[in-house]
Amino acid sequence: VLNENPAVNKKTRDRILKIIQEYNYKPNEIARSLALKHTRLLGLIVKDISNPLYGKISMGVEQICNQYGYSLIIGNTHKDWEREVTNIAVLERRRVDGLIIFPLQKHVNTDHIAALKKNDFPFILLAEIPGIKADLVRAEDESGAFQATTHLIRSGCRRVAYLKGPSIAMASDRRLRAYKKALTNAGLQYDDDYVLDGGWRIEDGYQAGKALCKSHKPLPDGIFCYNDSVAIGLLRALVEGGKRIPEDVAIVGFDDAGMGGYLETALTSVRQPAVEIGRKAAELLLRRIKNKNLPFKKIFLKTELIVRETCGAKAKGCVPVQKE
Amino acid sequence: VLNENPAVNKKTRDRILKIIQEYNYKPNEIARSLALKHTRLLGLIVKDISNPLYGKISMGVEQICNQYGYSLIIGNTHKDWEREVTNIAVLERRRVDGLIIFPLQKHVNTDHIAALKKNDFPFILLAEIPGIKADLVRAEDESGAFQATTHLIRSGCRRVAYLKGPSIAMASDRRLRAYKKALTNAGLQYDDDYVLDGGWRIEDGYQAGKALCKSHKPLPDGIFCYNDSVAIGLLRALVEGGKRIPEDVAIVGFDDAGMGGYLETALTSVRQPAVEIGRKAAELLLRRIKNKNLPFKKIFLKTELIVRETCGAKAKGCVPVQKE
DNA sequence: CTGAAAGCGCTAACAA
DNA sequence: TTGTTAGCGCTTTCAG
Repeated sequence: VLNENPAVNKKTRDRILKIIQEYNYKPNEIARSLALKHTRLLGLIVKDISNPLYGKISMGVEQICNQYGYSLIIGNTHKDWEREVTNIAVLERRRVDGLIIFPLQKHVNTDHIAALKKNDFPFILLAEIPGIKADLVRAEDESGAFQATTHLIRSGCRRVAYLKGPSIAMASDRRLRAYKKALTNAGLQYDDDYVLDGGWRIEDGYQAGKALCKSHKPLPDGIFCYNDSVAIGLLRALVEGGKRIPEDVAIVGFDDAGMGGYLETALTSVRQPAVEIGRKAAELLLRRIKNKNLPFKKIFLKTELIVRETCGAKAKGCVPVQKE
Repeated sequence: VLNENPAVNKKTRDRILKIIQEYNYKPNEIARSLALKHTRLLGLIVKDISNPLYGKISMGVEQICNQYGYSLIIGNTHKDWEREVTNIAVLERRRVDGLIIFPLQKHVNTDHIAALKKNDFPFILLAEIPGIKADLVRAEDESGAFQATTHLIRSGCRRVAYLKGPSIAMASDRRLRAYKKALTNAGLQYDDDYVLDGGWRIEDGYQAGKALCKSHKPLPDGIFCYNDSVAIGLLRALVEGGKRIPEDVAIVGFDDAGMGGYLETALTSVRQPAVEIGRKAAELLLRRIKNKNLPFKKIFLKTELIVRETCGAKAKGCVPVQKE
């Protein structure tokens, strides 16, 4: 009756429905899951849900979950390997039907996720792991990074720097390569000293800015940042150091998931289609759950340069470069 | 063996452990839950996890969950009543052991949560619901709001406004009352026109700021805001309108969960102990799960005024008011 | 079309 | 100390 079997006639149907009402019956999904051998539960493993990028990704996943009657359980790893391992183990024992994982990527033991693969457990990666072939969805950040630094150059910057992300993030390496390429492309000299140590948190960017202000090296006149958080921290430190943004130094961030657009000097940034990443990942996972033998699929989503004020382009009438 | 029963001797124990290894056995939590009649799952219902305040609260809940071997499943309601109802229903059917709910509060049917109570289902509220007695933990925002507006007045503001939150939020009403009280206390005239329509999102604050710039009424010289998001949107709109912060208008926000401290003009704000709220709520819920007959408990956590730059106090050497 | 019975993987109570 | 069995609430299969 509950499962809308068409082979029950209206009379009994109504009768049962009334009894259900009367006794305030709530079907037990646990027992159902046990019998059915699936839970309609998905797991999402991210570093930190309070990062707006992951927040938006999770919204996308949630949308698809709602649509297909799945529930979502989120695990934060806080960039900690142990937690990644235990989080995955816990979700596996709880018999989630599949996992979406934003993994730690470099200098790290990845046996736990290799095991997932060996056991044919359905999962989607949100970032590549060296040596592991699996479904993947991520933003095509190379072109975004290229666009961003080229845009900085076109806006008149001659000493453009890159503020690095965390060392375990392959995305930071990719963006660094794209940054170099854009420099070369524009006939500018690459200079190691202009690759700045950063991180992923606002505080990391702030520290980088402080260091910059103290340095004797000529200040960069343009900085492309690993993400918006470090960009915002950097901006604040530079302002504290008496620099004017964008006149003294232009800044562009990455992600455009937070509130950068509402800063006093609105942040120019490369937008990642975060919600869409979440949606695509969830859809791909659902497909993988249905059919474990599908060939692996890699989905790359386009990024978009959102020109605002920190790059100084508006003032100078510069048009953003369209594509690599 | 798995459950660490002390009554099995080391030999068999080791033997079993080896077999477990060999077969790569993973205990099925679903079956376990069915037999045990509990799931060690908690549910958290919030409006929008990408709001940093809820992000931090969820981190607190997560901490306690980890500590006690629980998992957490989060449901976003997006301020939508239907979603609140269905989210709660879904989690109930999945047999979570308990729920932490940040509910819609006013002008809204609350039968679903009254039913929870009637069925003795363990849950904790993160905001009062009129007519429902239940466990509760929230920040003591009256005193925070009082402190904030008093601080504005002490910093020299004479036309201080309140930028309202969403109409369904009782917290906004409380803060409005505290604001009025602070005005009266300081011998200032309360003026309806200085209670501004806002909301909870950055965009709401931005709109309010735009409206303010167009108004013929004398601009307030100080604005106490429902939360940091609206404060940031407001600040941006005011800056766009050519106002100087804090010289023309001073601003103080509420929550201090996001990156307000890193704005070019760092945001003065009333800090809510968000992580602690999450922790306390989870602990209280666990206690409630263990014993359904405990008397209801209401926990109020202290707020703290974090003085930075948007209130203009630092410049004027003003010391924040300590307590109500 | 409806009712009865077996089984999903575990725990708890009991017997050996 | 160990092995056996009933039962958690559902789905599925198979008779009526």
